[in-house]
Amino acid sequence: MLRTHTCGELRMNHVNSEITLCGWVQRSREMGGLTFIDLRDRYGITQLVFNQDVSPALCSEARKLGREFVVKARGKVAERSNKNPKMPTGDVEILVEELTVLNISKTPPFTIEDNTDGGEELRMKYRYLDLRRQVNKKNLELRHRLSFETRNYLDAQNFIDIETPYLIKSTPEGARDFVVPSRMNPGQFYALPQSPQTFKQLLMVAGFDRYYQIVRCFRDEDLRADRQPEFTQIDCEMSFVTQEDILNTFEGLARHLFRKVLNLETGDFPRMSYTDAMMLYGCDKPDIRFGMTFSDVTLLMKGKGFKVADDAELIAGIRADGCAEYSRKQLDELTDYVKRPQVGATGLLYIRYAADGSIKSSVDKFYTADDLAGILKQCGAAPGDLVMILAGQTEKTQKALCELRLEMGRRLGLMKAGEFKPLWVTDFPLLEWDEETKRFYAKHHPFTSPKPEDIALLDTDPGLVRANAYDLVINGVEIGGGSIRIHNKELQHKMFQVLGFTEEDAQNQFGFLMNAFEYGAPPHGGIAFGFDRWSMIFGGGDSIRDFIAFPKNNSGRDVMIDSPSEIKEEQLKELNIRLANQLK
RNA sequence: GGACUGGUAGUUCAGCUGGUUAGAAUGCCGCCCUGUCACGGCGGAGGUCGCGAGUUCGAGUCUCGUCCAGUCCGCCA
Repeated sequence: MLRTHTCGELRMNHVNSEITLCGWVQRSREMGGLTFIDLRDRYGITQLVFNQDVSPALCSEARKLGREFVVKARGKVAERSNKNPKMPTGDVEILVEELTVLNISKTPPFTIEDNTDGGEELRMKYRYLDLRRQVNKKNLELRHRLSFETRNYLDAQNFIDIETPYLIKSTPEGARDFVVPSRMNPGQFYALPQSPQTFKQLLMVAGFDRYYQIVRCFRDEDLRADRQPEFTQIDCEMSFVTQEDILNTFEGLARHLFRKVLNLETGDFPRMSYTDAMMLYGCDKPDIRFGMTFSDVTLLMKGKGFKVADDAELIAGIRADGCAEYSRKQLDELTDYVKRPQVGATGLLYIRYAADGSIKSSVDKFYTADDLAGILKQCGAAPGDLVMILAGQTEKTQKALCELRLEMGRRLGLMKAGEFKPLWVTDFPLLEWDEETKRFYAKHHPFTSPKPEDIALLDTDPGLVRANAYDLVINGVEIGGGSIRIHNKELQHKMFQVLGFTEEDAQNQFGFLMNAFEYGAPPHGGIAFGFDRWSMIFGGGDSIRDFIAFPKNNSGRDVMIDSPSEIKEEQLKELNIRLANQLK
């Protein structure tokens, strides 16, 4: 090693030791005859001192160092006369006796500091410089801890890590596939896996009754702050289990991670049915760090001659405690908020229940004092509270009220950083009706088993069938989800039938799985967690990009290596591909 | 596919109802400074106002188009 210590470890007990450090020049401060240099590596920062009186030659060498020069310094650890309590190494400094420049550096385009002056785009272009910043290093270290502890826990539970292929087969269900041309099979393509779903089920058939993998998945869909085209899952599957076994095993994983990585003890995770989540929070991934649940006031508001209410399928409200004194301006802001196209409400009704007991609403024209009192009671309002109500089509109203609730949560500071409220959401519907194509789609995936008591409904009312499917939600973020799978060939056939697959389609796309199921498939089920999201939640971030070493931007581009990019004509030819714009 | 926000010095931003030589901070360079640690002081360099049209006597500023970035909706079994 070129060094004897790191820049983060020297303390008072090292005073007088001869040491050698290597690192990057964070910053230098020149005081005339004295030069201070902050030397940084992965572990911290240590101050080097050069004294004009002691060694003029060394001092003038030190003055030539620029930011981010890579330097080796040999010298003696000394107690500082002026200590810096803000730094872990702030009690000591290095009296440098020998200085070697290991490499020079151009001035970086932004400052390598926690509060950098660099914008997102620039930092992504120079990601290797961005990653020198403490905040990013911390995030990647956290990610490493999570991955390490996940493996620890699962290994202790007898899970084994088995790799599955990346070059697989494209299927039309679900997300859009990334596709890879096959040179050896002209005109044919592999697809990159959206998840190892079918392979892990085949591993169950093979008898590996506890499998896991921390694995890359690929989906060619539009991106978000919490979505990347390639992302990492903790993918797990178990045989001979009930839903209860899976929830317990992976609640155990979550608790283990909370304990080992964040040093937090979390009690039993609450559970909520999908139906309740929709009724109380208007979405399937509620943030339960705060209440403000929905109250259904449909029956109380209909039939009083107020057209908006009379035409509505659902009228529901939320109660903001102590907000009765919200100004007209604040209420207008909230109205504008819910009317944004992304939220989609047509308007916002409110009832102020003033501290003195008086009631004032935006719909006084249509409702008597008794009517309003009834609504307030339904919402559990006390004097001083504000009730906000949305009306309309059920799904739209739920979604908009859900957004409004979250907005109020933000405004009132109810989503506290550092507080974690995990939740299991269970009993998801098996199928989802699509208006456009006039058919059912699997809400989770086509191998999800229906609840046994609902199987009869597959023939009569498929939309009502509930699945043995579950999601883990933390603070309103969907961290993972899974299901008990179908292991019975007939039921799987039935499922494909309901999904509108012909026998041929099913055979063509999933024949390998159906065939496997004919050779003694064990009952099995599993779950997959979004590892990037989990890192983000634990790290208190709001973008998974900050927890991925080399992420892609909003349009799926890597601005550092500038990909995707065009390929040479010869490459295309070799792959038997002609571009559409060459056909013109 | 759609909505919104932004693009001005290396960087982060300001720049009003269109009007003289486009500013600040920071970074960079030079000089001074022996206990700094966001050191300090003095001086200096640094601009295709994303790009292209248009309106106008005159455009960083207004209009249209376009590109890029970000947030969101659709999408993401």
